[in-house]
Amino acid sequence: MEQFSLIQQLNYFDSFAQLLSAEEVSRLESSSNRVEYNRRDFIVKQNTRSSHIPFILKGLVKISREMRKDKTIILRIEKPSTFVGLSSVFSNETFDFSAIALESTAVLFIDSQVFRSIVEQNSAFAFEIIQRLSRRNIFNVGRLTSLLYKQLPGRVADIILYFSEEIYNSNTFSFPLTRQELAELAGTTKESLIRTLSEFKNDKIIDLDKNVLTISSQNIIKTLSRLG
Amino acid sequence: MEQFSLIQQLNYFDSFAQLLSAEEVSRLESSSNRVEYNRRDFIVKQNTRSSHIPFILKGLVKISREMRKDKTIILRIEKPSTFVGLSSVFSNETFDFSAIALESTAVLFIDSQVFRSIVEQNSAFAFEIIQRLSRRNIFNVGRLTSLLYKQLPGRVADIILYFSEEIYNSNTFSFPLTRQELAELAGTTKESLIRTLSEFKNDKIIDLDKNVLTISSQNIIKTLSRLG
DNA sequence: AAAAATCGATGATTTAAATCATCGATACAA
DNA sequence: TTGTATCGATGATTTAAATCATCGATTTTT
Repeated sequence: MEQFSLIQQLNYFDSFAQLLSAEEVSRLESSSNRVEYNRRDFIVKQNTRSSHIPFILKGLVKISREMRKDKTIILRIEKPSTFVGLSSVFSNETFDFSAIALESTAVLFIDSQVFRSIVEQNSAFAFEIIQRLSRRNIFNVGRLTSLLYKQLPGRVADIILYFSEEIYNSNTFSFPLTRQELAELAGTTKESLIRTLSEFKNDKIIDLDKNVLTISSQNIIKTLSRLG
Repeated sequence: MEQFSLIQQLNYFDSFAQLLSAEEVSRLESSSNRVEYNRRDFIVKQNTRSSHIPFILKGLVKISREMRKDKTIILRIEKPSTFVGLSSVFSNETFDFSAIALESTAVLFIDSQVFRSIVEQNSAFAFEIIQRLSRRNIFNVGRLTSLLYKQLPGRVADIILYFSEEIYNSNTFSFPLTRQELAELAGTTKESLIRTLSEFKNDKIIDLDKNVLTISSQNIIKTLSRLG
């Protein structure tokens, strides 16, 4: 495995390394370890102890909750430069979600206690964490309340826009998820998700070939998303 | 209006005042104002600027989102000693919810910039805020995902347990909400909510007279909540 | 004090989406 | 390499809950 110093890794992906002192960096460094994952590997398993907090260095990760046997909700897709499960580390002792690699992914696991102690003594870093927690919370509430009141076409339009605008910044992209997983992201069933995508395709709102989707009418997609 | 010093108010309701220095307390004090509300008064209106952050001193407050004309979701009920809208203050410029008094309520409005600057310089206080944000985030995700996958009886059982265990700590309590509002909390319609409560009553799971509810079978309510 | 709006309640009807069933094509495991 | 499971897709059927309608009782507004 390649060797990177922690500060190199952090600098490469992030701006917050400069919030940390050399002493803090070395404490983080000596309590962290880098792990590589392949598609479908579990990075975090729901209900395990949050003794380490994952920081995504590279790759794409789905965050999901198994509500019961045969009922999973995908909360969001995480990109590099994110701490996964900040809330859990600061309030629970366990992770209330699973994190699963969607592609070749590198993760830095940071000891929770060391992480917390640095947050506790470094208020600039704490402020950065507060902002991340706040944005995440607003995203979660926004997305989940949308799932609650919108009906299917609006929810499917939402996930198309999510990948287009927030994950890939492109009108054409390849879904990193199966239809089953897309359904779990849109809060519906595989069959309903497939049907809705087919309707969008028939109506020439999108073009879809296997996993490659192209938005043909941004306008209509946005309207569907807005009207719910 | 009664006069309290800020530190008196904070000490009375909370433990975190001791995290603040005398200088910080006086800065907070000189940038805050206390306001009293009656039932149904707006404390915060959705989409207004988050220039001040409300801290509940007394009373009960519903936090709701108007998703569109005729579709409102009640996110939670807040009790004294809570900051309302922390996430908004640290990431948005506006509140993405409304806060409405459910009873006679007192609120301390703290200037957001002063509040942020104290968080930025006082890491112990920042840590307290992080923990509050984390707990709130976990609560939000837990509740909203429950609404997403449980069906009606489970969701109604949930709100009964919410009032019983988290708001009133009693098996008997009086709903501070109308049936319409209970529906908005359970993610359903007024009619469906009323029907479900009636069924619970017929099945002797609860006793209900006007707004006064008594849980007759904690067991069944918990089972309904668990199985969804 | 009268009028209008909301509230709680119940019954009838509609509807969106889940479930069930099937099937060929991949992908995965024994 | 052969069996087993998951995947994508489509059609038929069921169902939970929304919508619509009505109504008497309260509340709120004028």
